[in-house]
Amino acid sequence: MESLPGGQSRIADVAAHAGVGVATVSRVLNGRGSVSPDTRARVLESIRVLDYSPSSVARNLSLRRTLVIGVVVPFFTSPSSVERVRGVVAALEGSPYDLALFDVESADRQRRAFDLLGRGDRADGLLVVSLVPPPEELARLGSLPCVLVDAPSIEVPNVVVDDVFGGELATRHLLDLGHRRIAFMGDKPADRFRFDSTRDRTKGYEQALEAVGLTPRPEWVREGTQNRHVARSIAEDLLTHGERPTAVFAASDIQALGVLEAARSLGIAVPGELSVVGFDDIEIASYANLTTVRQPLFDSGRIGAALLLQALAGEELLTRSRTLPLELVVRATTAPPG
Amino acid sequence: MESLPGGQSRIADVAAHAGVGVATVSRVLNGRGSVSPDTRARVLESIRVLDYSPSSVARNLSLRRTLVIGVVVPFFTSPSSVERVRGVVAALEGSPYDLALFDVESADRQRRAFDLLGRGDRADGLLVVSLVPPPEELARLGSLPCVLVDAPSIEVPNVVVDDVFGGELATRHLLDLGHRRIAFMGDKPADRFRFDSTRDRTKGYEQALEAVGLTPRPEWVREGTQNRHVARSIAEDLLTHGERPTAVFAASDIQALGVLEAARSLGIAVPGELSVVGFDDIEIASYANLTTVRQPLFDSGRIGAALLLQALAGEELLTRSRTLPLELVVRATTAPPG
DNA sequence: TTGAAAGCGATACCAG
DNA sequence: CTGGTATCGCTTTCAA
Repeated sequence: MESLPGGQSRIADVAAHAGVGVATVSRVLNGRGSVSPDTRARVLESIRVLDYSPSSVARNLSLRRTLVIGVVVPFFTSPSSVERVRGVVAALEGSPYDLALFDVESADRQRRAFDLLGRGDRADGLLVVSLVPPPEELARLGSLPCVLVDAPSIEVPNVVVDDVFGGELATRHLLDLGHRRIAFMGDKPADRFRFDSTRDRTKGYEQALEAVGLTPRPEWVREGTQNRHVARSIAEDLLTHGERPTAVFAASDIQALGVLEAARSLGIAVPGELSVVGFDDIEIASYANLTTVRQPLFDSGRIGAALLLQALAGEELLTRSRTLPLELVVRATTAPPG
Repeated sequence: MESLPGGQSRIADVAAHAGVGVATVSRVLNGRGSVSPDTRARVLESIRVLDYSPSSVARNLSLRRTLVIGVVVPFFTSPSSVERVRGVVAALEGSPYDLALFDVESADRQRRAFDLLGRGDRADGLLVVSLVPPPEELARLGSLPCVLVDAPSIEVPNVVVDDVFGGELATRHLLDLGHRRIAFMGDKPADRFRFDSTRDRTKGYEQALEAVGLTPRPEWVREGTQNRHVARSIAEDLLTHGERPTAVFAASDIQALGVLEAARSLGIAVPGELSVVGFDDIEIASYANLTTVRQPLFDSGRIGAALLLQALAGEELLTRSRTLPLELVVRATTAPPG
């Protein structure tokens, strides 16, 4: 017998042991075709005895599928991506699919990931998080099912939030409190293909201001990165040069924390002298008592993965684009202007 | 020609197109064996024309390897696991290996993951993070190369820190500042197989106290979970019942944040009336100005992955266990007792 | 209900 | 140098 310690047993071993053909073993394994109860029992017994379990690689080659879902994500960037991936993991639980993680910090890594995955035999489906794949990469994907999480698209199914609305939500909250000198801190125009949610949030900010007859002041619209320290130094500049705003709306919680740090270091009281609103509602936000616009990070991943599973199951996706709700969470960093 | 849109081209297509045998194509593909410059050029041209790229599944079956590394990690638990995974991702960059992520919140999920991976044909190697696989699961792994990150073992290569020393480091810092009433907040005895770093940190805490002739007081040694809110309520209890400690050493930054929250809500000044030390030095720690014991989270993943790659390359691992350094980072949450 | 045999798409040995 | 062919382990016709 080949199946002694060291050598995994193969389907042929089981067949031999049970005195049947491999086809029969395959049938009981997959529940397809019919097998007499008697034979089935014998096969199952052999499987047990030989401690057999099928090779997924061989099965994949034969079935032409991999049973893995590729997740492409700028992993390092932010806590919010991680939270989204968590949602994906949760959705995949119970499905037969494994998750292969592709981090794509650089445009180069991104190209490589799409190269690899595009071939369609590393993964059966693709989940792209917070990234807008350029058309040519999308094209290379061929018929590989793909869903975008936190990135819009007219061709590819996606799950998003209404960032314009989110920007309005935050800004209106500050306006309602009586603020009129409201600054905005967003990201730089996205590096290559990262999804640029900032632009829409800026638009929401501007619309809200204009709705009450205010004109956005360029010197109060700043661009940083999703990095607390960068945000902090930009905020320090913002708060010490020119007329000081009474409130800041930051395009992410991370940046909002940077603003809070800046205020702290400058001895500016929050929310007494300065109100701050963030975006995302990541875990730390509640620790910092940050007023913020909550978006369903975990759910975005969960729903994206569910859509992909649906597509993988051959179902037609009725909803090409799913928009998740936003919600203002008022905590302790906003108050009427001093 | 078969290679028109829709059908991927196979090695046989390339061979036919170039007028050579498949073996030759395989040779130029893998750089093994020798091929005349002329033939090589023709083959490469055909590859280009047909936009061919090899099927990794087929290759895997043939080579009997998957080119994926399985990472088993209690992903949801804490930011520190995430940071470790980041290190792994970084180390895998440039290697031919992909990363398959297996989250194992429940013991059930864990069993499933080891079942799947143990077969040895979902992954070529295993990285287990912050988990001590029970012996029987380890046994099932057979000859699958495996490295433990943040978990000790005498059988399996692993990368760890000296938690006892870490506990001492934190506690000695408080003692040096003049504190004598020092409390400790750790985790519950680990659920099933999660690695229990708390126990060692507690030991370090106790040793440091005893070294200066103090006896640890049971009512000042509390157990919570890696959850800020739980830690907070435990801390509130700790700080309002019985004699109040002048300092708290928490077994993780997350828990330290919970303690800070509790102090804040009780109107206890930090570090004026209460000093707090954490453990890990996760990103938020610097925001909160938390004094903490820094451990190389990212590097633990990076080094663990490097060890695994080494093993995968057939090199003998000289160091079975690699201990990473700890460092006290003094920030603003510790001061001499009021 | 069952078994033999033809793929799936590579790699690598063995001749030539 | 190069081509034919067995092999990897499973699924799935096609006959019996």
